[in-house]
Amino acid sequence: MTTIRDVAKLADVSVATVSRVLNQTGNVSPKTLQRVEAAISQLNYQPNDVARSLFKGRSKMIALFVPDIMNPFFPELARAAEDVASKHGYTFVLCNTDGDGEKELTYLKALKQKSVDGIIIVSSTLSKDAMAHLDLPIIALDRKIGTNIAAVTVNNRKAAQQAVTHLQEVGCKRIAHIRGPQGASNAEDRMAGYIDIVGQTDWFNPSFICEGDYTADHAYKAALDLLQQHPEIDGIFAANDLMGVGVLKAAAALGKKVPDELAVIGFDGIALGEVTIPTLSTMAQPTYDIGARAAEMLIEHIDTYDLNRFVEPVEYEVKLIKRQSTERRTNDDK
Amino acid sequence: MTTIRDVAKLADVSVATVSRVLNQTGNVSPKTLQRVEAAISQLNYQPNDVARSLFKGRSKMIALFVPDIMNPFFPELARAAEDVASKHGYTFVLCNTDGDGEKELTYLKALKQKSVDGIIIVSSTLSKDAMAHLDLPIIALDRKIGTNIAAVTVNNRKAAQQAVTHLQEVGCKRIAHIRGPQGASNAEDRMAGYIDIVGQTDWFNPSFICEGDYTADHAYKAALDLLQQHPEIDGIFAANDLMGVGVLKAAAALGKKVPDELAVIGFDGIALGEVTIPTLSTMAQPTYDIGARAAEMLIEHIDTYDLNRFVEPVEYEVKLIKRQSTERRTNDDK
DNA sequence: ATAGTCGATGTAACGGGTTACACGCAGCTT
DNA sequence: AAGCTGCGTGTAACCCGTTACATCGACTAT
Repeated sequence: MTTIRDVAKLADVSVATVSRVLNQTGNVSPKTLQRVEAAISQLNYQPNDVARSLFKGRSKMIALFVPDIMNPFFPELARAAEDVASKHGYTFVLCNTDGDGEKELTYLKALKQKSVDGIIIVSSTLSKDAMAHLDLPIIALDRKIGTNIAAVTVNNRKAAQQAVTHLQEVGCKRIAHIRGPQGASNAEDRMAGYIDIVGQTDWFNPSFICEGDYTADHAYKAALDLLQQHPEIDGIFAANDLMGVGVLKAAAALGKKVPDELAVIGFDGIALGEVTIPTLSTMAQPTYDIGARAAEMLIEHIDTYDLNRFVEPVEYEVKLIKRQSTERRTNDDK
Repeated sequence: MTTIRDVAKLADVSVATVSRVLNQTGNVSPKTLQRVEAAISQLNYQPNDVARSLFKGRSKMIALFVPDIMNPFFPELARAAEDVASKHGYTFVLCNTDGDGEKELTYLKALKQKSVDGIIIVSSTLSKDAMAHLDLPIIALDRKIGTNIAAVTVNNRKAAQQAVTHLQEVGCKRIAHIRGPQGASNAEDRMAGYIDIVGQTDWFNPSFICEGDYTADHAYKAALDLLQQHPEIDGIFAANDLMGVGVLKAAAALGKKVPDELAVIGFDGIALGEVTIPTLSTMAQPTYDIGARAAEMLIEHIDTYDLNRFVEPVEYEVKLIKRQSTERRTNDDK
C-alpha cells in the first residue's frame, strides 16, 4: 500500500502539503500542486479511509435497520437509501433486525465501534432510552419511535380511513381489519383510521379486528378463522399488502369470490399486488421517495454535525390504487 | 469516548495488559484480569474498531454487490449473506450496481479504501483484469466471472434442460426461450440447456430465442412480439421467474390461455411465482443456501488469509417445482 | 550457586492521515 | 528601516489499539 509519505517523498514536499492537496484545504502554490498531483497519479495513490476515520471520528458510513429485507416493502426503501448514500460518498450498511430489540442493540453497538455516522431505522421495539444513550444521528422510518426522534412516515390514519371508505363505496357492509403488530406505530395508526370510520356503526364488533404481524402466512390463517367465524364479512382492510395477499389466498381456499363476495384492500403498494389474481387494491406509499428522503435528512443532519438540532419530521401522502380486488360489483346488497 | 488508556489508568496497569485482556492473548494473572474487567465495565468501555482496523489493515466488513436489490431474487441472497456475516462478527455492506461496470469499479475503490475484507459479487460486467489488480478475496455468486474466481452457482445448463424437457412432457410442441442478458454466464448456460434439448428438432428456429434482461417489463414486450409472430408457440421457458411473470401477463393480454394454449416455466423459485394466477412453474434454486454458502466461503477465505489459495467452486442442484402454468392438459395435441 | 526458563507486565513504536503551530520570506505600511 | 500581514510550507503531536521487545522476579535444572 502506498501512503501519503511515499507521495510526499516523491513530490519532495511534506505530508502536510500532500494532505492539503488531497483535501483542498489551506494554500498550495500552483507549482507544488502540480508536483503533488503528478506524484499521486504516478503512484496511483489512494488515501486510507480508515486512518482518516480514526482521526476524524467519522466513517462516511450510514446504516439502515429493517426488520427483514425479504419482506418486499423494504428492498425499495433500501435501494433508495443506498442510492442517496452513495451519491453523497457514504457507504451503506444493511442490518436485518427481525424486529428483535436485542439484535438491534447488538448492531448498534457494533456500528458505533465502527464510528458509523448515522442510522435509519424501521423499528417498533427500540426503547427511547436506548436511543437517548446513543449519541448518533437517527431517523425513524415507516414507524415512529418516541416523539423526539425525527421520522419519515405517511399519513397512516388518514390513509386507513380512505381505504375503509373505499370499501364502503364499493358496497361493503361488514368490514374487518387485519392489523399490524402491537406496538408498531403505523399499525396502531392504521387501526385507528379503521375505527374512525366503522367504530360507531351498529354492526361493529371488536372481534372484526384481527392480530397480524405483516406476514402473508399469518394473515392467511387469520383470514381463514375470521371468515369462517363471521361469514357476513364482505370487506377486509389488511394493514399491508403482504397480508392482503394472504387474505386473497384464504378467500380462494374458502371459495369466496373476490371481489364479489369479499372485497380486499391492502397498504404499501408493492409490485406484488399487480400480479396476483385478482390484482390487489392498495393504499400506495411513495416508497422510494420516503427512503430517499430519510437518507437525505440523515446525511444533512450528519453534515451539519449538530446533534441536538431538532429535525423536522416528514409525512407523505398515500394514494389509493383501485384494482380488481375492490372492483365495484354490478349489483350488490345482501 | 473512553479509550484503552482510561481503562489502563483506572485499573492501574499498562495499555498492553488491557489489550491482552480484550483479546485474550498472552498471559494475565487472575487478579489483574479481574481489575481490568472491573475497570472496563465501570467505564462501559468499548474498543474503537477503527483504530483496530487501521493497525490490522482489516475491517471486519464484507460487501455484497447485486445488480438491484429490488429484483426479488436478491433480497433472499442478501439476507443469507448478512445472517452469516453478522454471525461471524462482520458488518455487511450492500451495493446496487445496476449491472454497470463503472459503478462496480467506483464501489470497489471506495471499499478498498475502507479496508473491506472481501466481496461477494453478482456481476457479468466486471472484467477479469479489474479483479486481478484487486487483491481482495472475492466470491462470484449466481454468475461466473472468468475461471479463476471462485463461484457459487447452480447447474444452470442441466436445470434448463430439465425445464424444457418438462415442457415437452406436458405436451408442448413448439418451445421458445426468453433468455437473460448477453454476457451473464447463467443466461448463456440456461440458453445452452434449452438448445441442448430442442436445437436438433425439425421445428427449431433461432428466432425462438428472444433477448431478455431479467426484468418482467422487457419480457412482457418480448413475449407479445414472439407470440404474435409465432402463434404456433405453445411453451415458453423464461430464464428467470420475473420474466416468467412477464410472459404470463403477455399471455393474458393476448387472451392466450395458460397452460392450455401456452405452458410457461421460469427459473429461480422466488415467492412471487406462488401468488400469480396461474401460479408459475419454476426451476427453484436453494437461494438462501447459496447466499449463505458464498458468505461462509468468503469468510473462511478471509480468515485463512491466504490470498492465493484456490477456492473450490460450488454448484448447487435446482429443483423442478410444478405449478399451474405447466399443468398437464387432459387432451392435447394440435 | 549460576544459568536458563517462563510467567507477568510495561514501554514505545507503529499503522496512515490530519492539523495546530511555527517559521521563513515577500510585500506593504508608515 | 521597523513592523505587520499573509502566503507557502514543514514538524510533530494526535487519533486509539496492537504488539515487538525489554524487564523483572520466581522457579527449575545442573
